[in-house]
Amino acid sequence: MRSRLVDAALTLLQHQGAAALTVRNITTRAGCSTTGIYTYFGGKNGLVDAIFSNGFASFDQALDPFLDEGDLLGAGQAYRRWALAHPMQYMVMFGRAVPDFEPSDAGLERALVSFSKLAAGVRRAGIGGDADHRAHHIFATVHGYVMLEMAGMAPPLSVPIETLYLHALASASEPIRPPGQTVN
Amino acid sequence: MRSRLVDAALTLLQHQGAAALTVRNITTRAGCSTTGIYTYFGGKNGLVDAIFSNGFASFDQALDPFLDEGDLLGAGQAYRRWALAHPMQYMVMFGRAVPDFEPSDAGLERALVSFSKLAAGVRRAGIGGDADHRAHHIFATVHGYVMLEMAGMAPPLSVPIETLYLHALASASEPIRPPGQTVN
DNA sequence: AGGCGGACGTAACATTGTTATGTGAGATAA
DNA sequence: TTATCTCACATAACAATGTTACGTCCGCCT
Repeated sequence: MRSRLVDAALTLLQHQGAAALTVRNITTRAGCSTTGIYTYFGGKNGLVDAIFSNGFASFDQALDPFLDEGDLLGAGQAYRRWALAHPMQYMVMFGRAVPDFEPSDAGLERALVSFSKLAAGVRRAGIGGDADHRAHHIFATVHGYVMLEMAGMAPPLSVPIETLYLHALASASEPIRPPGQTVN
Repeated sequence: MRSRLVDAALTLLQHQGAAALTVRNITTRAGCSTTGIYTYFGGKNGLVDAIFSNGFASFDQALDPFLDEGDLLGAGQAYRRWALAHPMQYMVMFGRAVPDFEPSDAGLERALVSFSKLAAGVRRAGIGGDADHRAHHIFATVHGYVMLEMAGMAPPLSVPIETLYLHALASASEPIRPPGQTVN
């Protein structure tokens, strides 16, 4: 039953958006009454929190193969691919798409796990410099690009966004070279 | 009266967050009945849309002095400063902080004006390469950094975020140098 | 003076998340 | 076997939300 509720919420989220994610919609689709959400998740927040943690798990599953080998470019592409394939879930995780939802402490810890995996991947890539700083930079860049693309804020460009994304990714994950500091 | 409603909504947003932005709260604070929002803005969406456009105007006002001189570093710092000074408004503009709010076509056009000003600044900076691509890259980077910082997702760092932000900003706005492609 | 249109308030409406209350089935102990 | 207890579940209600129908009154134009 617990999984039926999560599944119903996920399909509802993916097909009809966050606005359709109401307690009544979810429960009727799952085949139970509104109280089901409260007995199993303690409320709507709990269910969304499950989706939140779930998202990071699926996320890691997509990125781990690349990060385990220190392949930052591959990981970055997998990041974008996952986000574009699960836009609603991505917005729940990073964009506060569900009104009044705040991730629990457990959910936030789960998110930190994903970040530390990225930092470990950066360390494994042997790029030099502070791995945490680099991970932060890569994350910010990638997140910024994906967010803008998902928001439809891509300006008129003569080149597919994917190309720009790859350039930015390459710049952000290039090894340090002491004197010359150039980009692009 | 129109401005009284906007002011009430803005102070409410800044002091109590987006959750307190209810029609009844706004109107009682502005000293009128709930219908006031409908006669002047056609609904809550209209009011939030006014805040949205308002935000981009204030935003431009902060960045224009720098962009007019092609000072990308100054503009980037002004960007972050404005965002940290108006976090709630920034989230309304870029983060879908208000439930069920979608910017109108006019609002989106207003946002595009801000972006084209950025592109013009990049062109004025004489950095080389495609100005639109560069503007997109700078915007994505800056937005990613600010978003992460506002979400409290800054990992434990040995250096103040501001320093990292400046490095990223410098990398993103450096002029092209043909052969060697390095970063940091 | 006579309308007349628009700003405004009151009260209601549908929909949201949440909770109080009841019910019934399955397990447990005497 | 029977009494009791616990837990999952439904029904119905609750407060709060955005929105709208309706009535009223003030100011302007002919």
